Amino acid sequence: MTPIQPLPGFRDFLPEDWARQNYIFKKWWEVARRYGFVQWEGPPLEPTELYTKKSGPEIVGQLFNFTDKGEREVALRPELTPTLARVVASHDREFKKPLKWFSMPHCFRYEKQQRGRLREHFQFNADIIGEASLDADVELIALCVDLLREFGFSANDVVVRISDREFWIDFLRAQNVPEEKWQETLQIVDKSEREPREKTATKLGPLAQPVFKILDGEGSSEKLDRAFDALRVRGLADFVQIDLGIVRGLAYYTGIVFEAFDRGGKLRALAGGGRYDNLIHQLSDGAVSLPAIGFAMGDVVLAELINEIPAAKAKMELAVAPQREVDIYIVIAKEERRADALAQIQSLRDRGYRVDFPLAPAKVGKQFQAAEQLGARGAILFGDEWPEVKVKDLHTGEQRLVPSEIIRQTMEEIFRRFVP
RNA sequence: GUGGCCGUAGCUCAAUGGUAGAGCUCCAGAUUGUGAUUCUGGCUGUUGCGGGUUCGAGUCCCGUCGGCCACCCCA
Repeated sequence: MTPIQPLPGFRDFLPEDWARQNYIFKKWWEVARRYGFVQWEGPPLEPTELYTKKSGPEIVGQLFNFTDKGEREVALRPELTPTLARVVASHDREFKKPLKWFSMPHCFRYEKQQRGRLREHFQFNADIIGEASLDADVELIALCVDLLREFGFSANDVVVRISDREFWIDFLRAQNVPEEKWQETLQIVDKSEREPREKTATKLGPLAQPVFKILDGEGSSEKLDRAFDALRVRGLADFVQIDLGIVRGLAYYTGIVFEAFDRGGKLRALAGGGRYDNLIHQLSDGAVSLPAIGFAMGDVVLAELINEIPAAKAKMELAVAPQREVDIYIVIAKEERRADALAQIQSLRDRGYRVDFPLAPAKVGKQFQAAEQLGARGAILFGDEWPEVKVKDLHTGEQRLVPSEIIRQTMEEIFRRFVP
């Protein structure tokens, strides 16, 4: 019989894996809070219509969707933005603007998996709603850069490339491109970086030469220059670069768009986002109109890059190690002392120590081995010495006999000595 | 969704078509109650699954499932 495996593209997180995942969550949370963002959450399952309304029926092919027992067409969320637009539209009056909200949703898509792209992933999502000024764009891009810095990436490791949809719309208009061809043309531009020029030129036809001029750096955008200056003022210029070749695939972007990449260019985008001033209006059937800008950073590519950049990896491992350690291991040398040991275990745990002990009788040697393996700083041995116990400092190997009443004070001494 | 490559123990990998192995991990021991190293012993496989060719298949062929890569798409 073949054992049941996880579904393709879905992950099991063993304790070590989840400790690393927690590290990512914690960094996301800390940096977002540093920027004054507040956390929110929405349902992982939504009406399929929420997504088709925005992107058309073609999107269903990429959705993890099904019909529920109430005959509702539903889909696991592929992204958070439509949910955000819905939530914001229906609670429009309850909050002062601008909103600075972030979330760490579990997202899903029904696509063949590859490196850096599974059927399930977590992503960090941050949005500023109700502020149309460029300062909001800059604030959000700065947040993106600082997230990357917080993970231990330098300007030599990552870059955030910034572009502007508005620039391209102006261009298309000036070239008399009919509006129904805009999206198609933008997608060709988006892809141009990953295919030969000749192929792109064929697709673009008469537009090829003017587009190539822009991609080769001859286009200029006063808006992007201002954004870049504002990021330079913040000291983040090394991490960002204006690049009109970025347009992003999604149709709903209306202004600044940006994507973060590894400098080596080996991986998929680490993060991406942009301004979507019309989406809330559109999804709320015109009930609410709010300018907005947001971006998302996925955990899968991020984790791959962390593993490739030694400084980032070392930082993660250092943070992850304590997640599996305990402070004190209780050695029960004589089973008749188990009840006394448990009373002390409870007392130490109440005090906030991480304490573990053998659930079943075991040889003393095994117990010390377990203490070592769990990274305990101290061990307390309960045995024939009762009502005294042996307190051992597992770093120095030094041990002494102390009355059971003063175990806590003794542990505090040991910990004071080793926690600077 | 299309195409190419791959699939052997928990992990990393061996095995000219001729009896499926090693290292690591894990478990148990090495005289009474102390962490490392070492030593000894032990467990684990319908070779992803199902067919076919053959005296004989881990090996060759077909299918299927899973993984990797490219395409498609990109939230």
